[in-house]
Amino acid sequence: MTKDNYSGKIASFYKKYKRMPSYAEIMELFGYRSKNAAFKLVNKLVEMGIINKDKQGRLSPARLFGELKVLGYVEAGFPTMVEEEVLHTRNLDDWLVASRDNTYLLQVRGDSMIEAGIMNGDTVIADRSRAAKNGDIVIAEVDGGWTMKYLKKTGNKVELIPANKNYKPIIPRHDLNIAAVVTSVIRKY
Amino acid sequence: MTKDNYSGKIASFYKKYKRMPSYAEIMELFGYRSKNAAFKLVNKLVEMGIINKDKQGRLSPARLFGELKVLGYVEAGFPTMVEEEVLHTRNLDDWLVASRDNTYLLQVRGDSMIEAGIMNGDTVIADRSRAAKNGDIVIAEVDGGWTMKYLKKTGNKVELIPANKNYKPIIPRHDLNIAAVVTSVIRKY
DNA sequence: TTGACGAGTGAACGATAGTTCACCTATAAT
DNA sequence: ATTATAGGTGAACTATCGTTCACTCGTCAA
Repeated sequence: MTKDNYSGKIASFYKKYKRMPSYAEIMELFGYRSKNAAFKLVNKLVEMGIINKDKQGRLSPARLFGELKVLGYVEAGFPTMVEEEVLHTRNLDDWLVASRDNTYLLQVRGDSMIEAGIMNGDTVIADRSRAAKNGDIVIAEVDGGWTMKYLKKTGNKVELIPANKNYKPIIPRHDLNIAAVVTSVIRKY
Repeated sequence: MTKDNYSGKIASFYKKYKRMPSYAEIMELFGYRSKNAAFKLVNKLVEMGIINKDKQGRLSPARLFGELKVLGYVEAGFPTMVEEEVLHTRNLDDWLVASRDNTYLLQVRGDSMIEAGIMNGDTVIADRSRAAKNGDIVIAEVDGGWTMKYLKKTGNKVELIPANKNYKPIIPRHDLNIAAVVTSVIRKY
């Protein structure tokens, strides 16, 4: 069995149960009949830097489980099997989500932001707790309807600017309620 | 202290250590002097559906910790404080990553895919294990250089098509090595 | 052939886990 | 004034945790 299979089974467990298995559970996972076999396996994975063990022996995933390998630019291509060329790793959640309780996913309908690279069907990550600055893309309620646009602040004037020349800027007549700031855009194929 | 503060401290612990705190640790976290106080708090959070407890009492995060609330379309706007309107929740990792070991992040340079909504500076998620189909966006090595383009297969002919009318399709002269299929695009502001 | 070594078995250990019980307040309702 | 009730204390219990030790069995190199 390869190294990937070893950590793979544990990674699957962690993904499923959102916690590390106990030694007894690792035993079952690999078909061992001795807890010690699991113990030795874990120590090996700790040495490899895949798993962390605190002073009291509690386990936690180190790298790898929630982290993706970040390569350079597209032009640089893919690394060889030697993984020396991996720049670093990154956890999607930590990277994209600042304040979990105030973060929402919204699906985009329409093409009013197409020139900003936001297309129909894309998903945006919106943070409700962030203050909207000039130039931010915001989710706003304006005169009764909800929309996503660039926010333009000039002095005490506020406008909502689409990123599509077929649409006109919106100048709020009555109310403007900025509910959230778009922090990321995700497109899944 | 509000409900959010309660689960918030535990969520922070989980984010930091990638495991749930023990009752002794929860005790310290909240300044209790009795494990039982922590025990009762946890039971309340279990009732609220924030934490899961298995048959042997081990804790794991239920909702909330790794999951984001998914709302409807942008036009539907933000839910009121009543959270009935949340469609469902979604874990970014589970959603975007199929096979972790074969998944890489790459940064995009250039504008050759701009009409596909992929801009300079975007990050793409690329899956190395996925078979490239006609119409997929792929990371490929062609005649010595790396590039990201649409893959067009017609019969036994293969072309790489940019999404920018200023660029010409690439017809591989010698080698074409398709290293990975782009499964997602992420733009972070 | 021998010896070193890695990998698994099986039993034991103390420490810590989650849990329970009895008790003690405050605060709010009757 | 009296009674519930929610939230905290403190001490106990047992099961399980991570760990250690002694042993066995192949495999590969010397």
